[in-house]
Amino acid sequence: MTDGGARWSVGALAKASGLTVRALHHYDELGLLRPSARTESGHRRYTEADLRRLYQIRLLRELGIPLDDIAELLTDPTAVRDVLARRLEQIEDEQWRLSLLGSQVRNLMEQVDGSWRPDSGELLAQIGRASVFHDGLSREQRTALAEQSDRIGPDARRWLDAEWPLVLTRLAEHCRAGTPPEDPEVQATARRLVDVVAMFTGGDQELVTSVAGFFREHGHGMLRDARVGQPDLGLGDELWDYVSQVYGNLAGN
Amino acid sequence: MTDGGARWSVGALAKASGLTVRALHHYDELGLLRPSARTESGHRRYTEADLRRLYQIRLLRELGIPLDDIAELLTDPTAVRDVLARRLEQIEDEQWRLSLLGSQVRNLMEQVDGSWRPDSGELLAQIGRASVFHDGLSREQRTALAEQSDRIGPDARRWLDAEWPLVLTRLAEHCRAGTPPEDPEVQATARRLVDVVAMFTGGDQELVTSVAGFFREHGHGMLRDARVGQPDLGLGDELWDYVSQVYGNLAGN
DNA sequence: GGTTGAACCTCACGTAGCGGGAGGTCTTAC
DNA sequence: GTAAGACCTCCCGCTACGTGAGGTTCAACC
Repeated sequence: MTDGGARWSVGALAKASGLTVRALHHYDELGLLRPSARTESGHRRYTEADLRRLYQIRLLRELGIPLDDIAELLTDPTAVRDVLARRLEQIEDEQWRLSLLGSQVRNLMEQVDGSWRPDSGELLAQIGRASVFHDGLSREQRTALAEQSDRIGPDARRWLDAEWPLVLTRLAEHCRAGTPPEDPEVQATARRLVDVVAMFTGGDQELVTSVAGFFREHGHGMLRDARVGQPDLGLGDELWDYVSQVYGNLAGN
Repeated sequence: MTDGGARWSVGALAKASGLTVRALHHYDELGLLRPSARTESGHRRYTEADLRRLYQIRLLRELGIPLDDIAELLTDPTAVRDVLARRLEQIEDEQWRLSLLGSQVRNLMEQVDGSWRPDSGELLAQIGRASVFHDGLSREQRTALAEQSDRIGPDARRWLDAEWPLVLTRLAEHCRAGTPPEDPEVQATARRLVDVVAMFTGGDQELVTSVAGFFREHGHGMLRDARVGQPDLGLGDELWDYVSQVYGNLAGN
């Protein structure tokens, strides 16, 4: 008995554990679960200790813990708590992400169902363009946006998605053309922008700041002027300053 | 203007969309978003129509829809609803899975915190061995098991995880040894099994049937006798029949 | 018109956890 | 003795890109 009682074949172990033979091969390659012995011809022979270890692995795998972490955890059992705690945090993150995703998908379905003009392609493009902003936001801010989106309902969403690029494009054009900020047309457009922002953020001032900041940094080329050979005006600092001035003028009235 | 106004570079498009240049290369390879033109030297040039398409892609990607489906969906816009509906279903599945996972992890942490004997390694092995059964169950049944597990609390869980293999092993030994089903020792062991099953399933008869069925089909080698060179007794049909007889005797008393 | 730094190009490998198949050997039961 | 199963070792495939490596090309500045 120099093999330490290594008497289980891969197939048997696979059946006992509910895993596949291929998975056991994989664990062997990784060094996560090496059979305690091999027959002369190379067949794997596992012991009961191996089986025990496999049950541990299997459990942790089911909980979604990566194999690397499992390996680590099995050599240092005091780490179990930490790994589990980390995993729990991850799970909660995922849950949050999914619930947000769910409401987004539901909203989108609603939009698609209710609209024939603009067609669904245009609709997707509009919403997609808007969704670029979400990139820079925190969990809470995203949640806030989603709630606001729920609050205003599908019709307002549709209006909003179509309205903001128009408004911003018009302002960008005025900026490029050098129209002075106190021009009445510009002022009227700015008021439209105020409406858009209010509708979008629900009046949350922090949110306004965040979105605006993101716009300023990443909005380059978001509208129509990042084309090759054109100066990159887009929504960069120039437009930003321009809008700031227009706003100053609005407030002054 | 034979290029149809193809004037955006990859970099500009990347910035406008919030994606990376590499992602755009990837979409190009896949044929999901081909630049409408190339310069003589091979640089990609995109049109505004391309940008529009990119916004659509980006949105759908954010919702977790695979690129293949997006490609399909963009050639046939009537499929949008279906794809979204499928995705929503998926999301709900995931949510269910995650909430189950969360409670499992929480339970496990509780166990680990509260137990020093048996050590956490042994604990994991025990729970892992038990978790093999979950494989054959439906969503509802898993939920039911999880609820029952919550209900009985950590101490009972610990007892249960240690108890069932002992009981079943003992019954398997008697089965192999040919002890008659009406033997008092066997009967006593069977009563322990009844307790275990009741505690595990909470008395849900359908659940009992399901778990038992799974046991019968996949329990081979689950205990100690699938070793190479030994007859595969384990929890196969013989043990099954034996236990049935024992139960019959129990009921008869 | 030359130079330089940014942007661009095309490979091509890496990721996590196996699935699945090819092509060959071993074992075991009849 | 032989045939079926179980086993072996490669090795490619999957998702959606990230991350270089090694080499053009572009746009601007002197």
